[in-house]
Amino acid sequence: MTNQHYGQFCGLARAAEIVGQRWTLLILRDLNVGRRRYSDLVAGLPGIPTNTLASRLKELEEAGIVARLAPSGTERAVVYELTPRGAELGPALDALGRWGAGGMRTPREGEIVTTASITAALRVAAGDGVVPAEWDVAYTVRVGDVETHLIMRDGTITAGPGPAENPDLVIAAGPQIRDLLAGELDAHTAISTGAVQLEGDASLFERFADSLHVPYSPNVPAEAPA
Amino acid sequence: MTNQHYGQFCGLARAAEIVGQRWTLLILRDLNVGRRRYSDLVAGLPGIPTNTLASRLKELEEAGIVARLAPSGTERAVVYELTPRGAELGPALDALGRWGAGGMRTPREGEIVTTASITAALRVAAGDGVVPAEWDVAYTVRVGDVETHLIMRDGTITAGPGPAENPDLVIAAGPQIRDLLAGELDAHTAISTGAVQLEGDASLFERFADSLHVPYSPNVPAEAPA
DNA sequence: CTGGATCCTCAACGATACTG
DNA sequence: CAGTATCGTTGAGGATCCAG
Repeated sequence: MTNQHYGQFCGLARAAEIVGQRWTLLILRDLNVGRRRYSDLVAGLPGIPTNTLASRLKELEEAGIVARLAPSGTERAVVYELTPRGAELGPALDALGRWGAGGMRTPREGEIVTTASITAALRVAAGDGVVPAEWDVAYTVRVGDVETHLIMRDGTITAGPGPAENPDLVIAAGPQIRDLLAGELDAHTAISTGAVQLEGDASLFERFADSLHVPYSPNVPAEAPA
Repeated sequence: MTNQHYGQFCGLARAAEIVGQRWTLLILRDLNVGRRRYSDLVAGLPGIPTNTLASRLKELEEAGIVARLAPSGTERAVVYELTPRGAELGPALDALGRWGAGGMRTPREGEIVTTASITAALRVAAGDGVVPAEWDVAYTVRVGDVETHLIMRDGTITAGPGPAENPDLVIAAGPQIRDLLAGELDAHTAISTGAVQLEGDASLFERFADSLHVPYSPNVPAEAPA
């Protein structure tokens, strides 16, 4: 209940008192994608102890970052969502996610992807999300059994959970999609090697690959050389 | 030694495994200001247990984020600095610090400021740091007994630890400087109420106040309504 | 079935003392 | 100066149970 304090009158210290708690950053990532029920969060955060999730939600609510919406009307479940103040964390989450992705090459043993993680990755990869205004394309992006959508419309890119309604192109891939975003795997090779499978207008794949980018960072250390 | 893992192939999760550790964000903030000795870090992080600092530095070194420079030549002390990969965290630290500062009004009981916290705050407040190219001003900014400098030159703003060499203006203030940066306290009032004291060319104060900005966020919750 | 609360165990953190 | 050693305390992890 009593949060840890660093005793410094410093924005980063105040932020660290909140997001420095274990699991909190991932909870916020999931909520940043959209409102979620308690059980959705449990499902999207494999391994989180239920008491930890309950504590975090309570702390975040007290901090004014998360709102707890009691069941009402057609909704018959408790729903959590970010407050405006919580939504302001978006740029910081993106910056951290971009940095972390830079050092991320292949999955470690047992690592999974979730809807929120793919959605967040696509948003980060979209950068400022500016594309030619005349583009109007809907993609469904499938990684493992997770489906997300990415829309290029009105000059911007938006990404969200779940498939697109009428996708022009469905892109299915494994973790190798990371190499594509890093620019280490070009669109043609990705298709010819089977790293990605396409359903729909395959000519739209190139602008997908060109518009999304999260480079690898140089000098990434060996992982746990034991 | 064995870091906590979240089991997700996700940039934010990877970042959280590192910066989600207690004290790590503040250690990185201090190192982001410049290379530091072990004892500098201890001094800049009041309350950090020495074994925790040692553990964090070792973990960060193994992660390729911090470099440990053994004594050599004129240097007769161990020095820590960010690697290039560690320096890439800068934007994320800034984004987090800006968010945290938005919810920060007055210091809590016992909260202090440090050289690194003020330096980081000035950098965040400078934003993209673009000012008219013809400006060439050096400020010393003193908060409590902490001295930092801020230079506007060649169209950009830079901030660092320690006083300016030949300051055009020395600005001394308490935590109320926060209100100034938030735009809640205008330059004239700040001077007339004694919230800030100036030594030097006071006419340069206005461009300081105009160029630096970290707004308060709306809907900041009451602090611990108990 | 959702949304938690409780209990217990253990690893991580925190404070202090001490050393190469 | 730059840490390690020791030991007490806290919080996370995991399983289970309970209320609406």
